[in-house]
Amino acid sequence: MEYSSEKEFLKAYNPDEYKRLSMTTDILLFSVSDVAQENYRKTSEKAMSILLVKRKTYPYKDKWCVPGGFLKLDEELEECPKRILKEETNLTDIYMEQLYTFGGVHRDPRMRIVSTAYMALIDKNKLKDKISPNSEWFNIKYEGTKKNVVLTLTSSTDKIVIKAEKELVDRTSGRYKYNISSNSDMAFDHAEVILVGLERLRNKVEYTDIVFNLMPKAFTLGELQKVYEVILGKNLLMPAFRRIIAEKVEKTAKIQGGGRPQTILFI
Amino acid sequence: MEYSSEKEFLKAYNPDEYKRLSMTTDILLFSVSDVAQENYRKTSEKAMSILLVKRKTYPYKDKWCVPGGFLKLDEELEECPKRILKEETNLTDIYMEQLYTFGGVHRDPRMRIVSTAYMALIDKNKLKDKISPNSEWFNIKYEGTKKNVVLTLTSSTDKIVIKAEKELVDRTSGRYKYNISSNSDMAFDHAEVILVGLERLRNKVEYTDIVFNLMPKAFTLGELQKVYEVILGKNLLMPAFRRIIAEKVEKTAKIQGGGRPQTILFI
DNA sequence: CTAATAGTGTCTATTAGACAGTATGTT
DNA sequence: AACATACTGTCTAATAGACACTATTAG
Repeated sequence: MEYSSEKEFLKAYNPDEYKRLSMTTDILLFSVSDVAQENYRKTSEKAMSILLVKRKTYPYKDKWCVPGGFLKLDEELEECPKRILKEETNLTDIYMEQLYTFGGVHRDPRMRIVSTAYMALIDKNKLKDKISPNSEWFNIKYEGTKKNVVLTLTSSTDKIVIKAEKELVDRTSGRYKYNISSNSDMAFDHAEVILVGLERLRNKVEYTDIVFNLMPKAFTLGELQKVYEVILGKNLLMPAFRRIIAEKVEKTAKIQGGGRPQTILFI
Repeated sequence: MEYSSEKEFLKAYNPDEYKRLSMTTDILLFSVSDVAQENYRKTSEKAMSILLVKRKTYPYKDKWCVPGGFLKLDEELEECPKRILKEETNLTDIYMEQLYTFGGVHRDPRMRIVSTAYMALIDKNKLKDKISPNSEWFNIKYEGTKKNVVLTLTSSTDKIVIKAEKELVDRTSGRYKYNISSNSDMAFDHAEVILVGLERLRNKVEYTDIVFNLMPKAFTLGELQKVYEVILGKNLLMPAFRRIIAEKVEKTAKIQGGGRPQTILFI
């Protein structure tokens, strides 16, 4: 059939001719936690943490998943994760970036659902209001070799262990795919989503300043370094770290007890 | 309603309860072209090029767009761009990576369509068979300042000029958004898609070896450098370039006319 | 005072930038 | 030979890594 104008065409267009699917967005909400420390004088150890939600309904009832929800038809794609974050944390103005779109045919047993994952970073201290009752923060322990990854997520009530094989997808770009070989209690393909998110976070930390989104308004250099170290999974030398970071923060005269007092910094 | 098992739940599940949408994938197929050169002795100048398709139907009839198509319900997300690439180039085994998912509410006038864009790199010499009749290669001229971008796409028959403002989305990560201020003849939001793709390409060139995907089996160091230069939009010093690239290629004894002969390299 | 922690100065190794020089072809 | 192009050696500047040293508190 021929149309004389775009207007004509659109008038006659029937969207129902095509089979359609549902979309969701999932959000990796990362933060840092202080890990219990025997020595009160030392800068407390840090750990990355992620917010997970316990599913109350089928599918994957009683399993843990990343917060997410269905995209509304009249909603911009980026508005969807923002809306969910608002519901979950009662905060707006959170650092957020699109991570990756997962579109496996059977990733959801109900029907075909494609999901765009977003990654968000937050300073936990901003959470005045309680987070939703069936969600919990899990501390992340990432142990990666060239070929394998073991991810251990620990909350106050539960513990999830995920094992995956890293498969090199492309030599020139060094891109990896994660094949989950063992997974206790994560719903959907969210174990993979988390692994992809952590990889992105590690990479971005090296060439951007996104770490500051995880920090409170005031913090010490030692704390900042600890956060870098826990994300990168290696120790950094203090002088080198200071050289690089010095120009990005503002030193203040304030000090804090311990051994020698630390300088407090502002972003 | 309560279900006693996941199996029970899925049996009773009706996907039609939710409003659904369509998904497409769009592919930025990049390659390099030799630019006409007055001096036959010099290594020929290079230009990035991109494959565009002229739309034969509404919407955006007679405008240019990036190749793409609807995702089938039983098709893995990554299979969709692969299928389209196969149709378009008759090649498999092309370098391809997911770029970004665009989900503006009104990006398609027909209905709500979310599209995941992929970026593919190809050596044009591999294209033995003719590409589809309504598609053409456009040479890319990218002129970017801190705040503005002018993109000029030129084929043998047409010329497209796109102007955009760069808007800083986030200070810590340095992420930008492109607001198209002027656009001749690009359909949908594909002007933005191309800008995002070029940005990704520029970034990835700096820390990966994806450029090799644009090169033929054998090429000279001068050619390789020219490709880097045209992607990065700046000239590189030969000694520094050689130092970095030397270990990634294999030198051969073969030479080629001109002034002093160039060494031919293999990947 | 000593022990414990935080922070700095400086030497060295590595990498990046610049440029003058050398090599090998065409005409 | 003269010229045009391709390639290399080497000096210098900038950056990253290592480690010994200094500073400031608690007890």
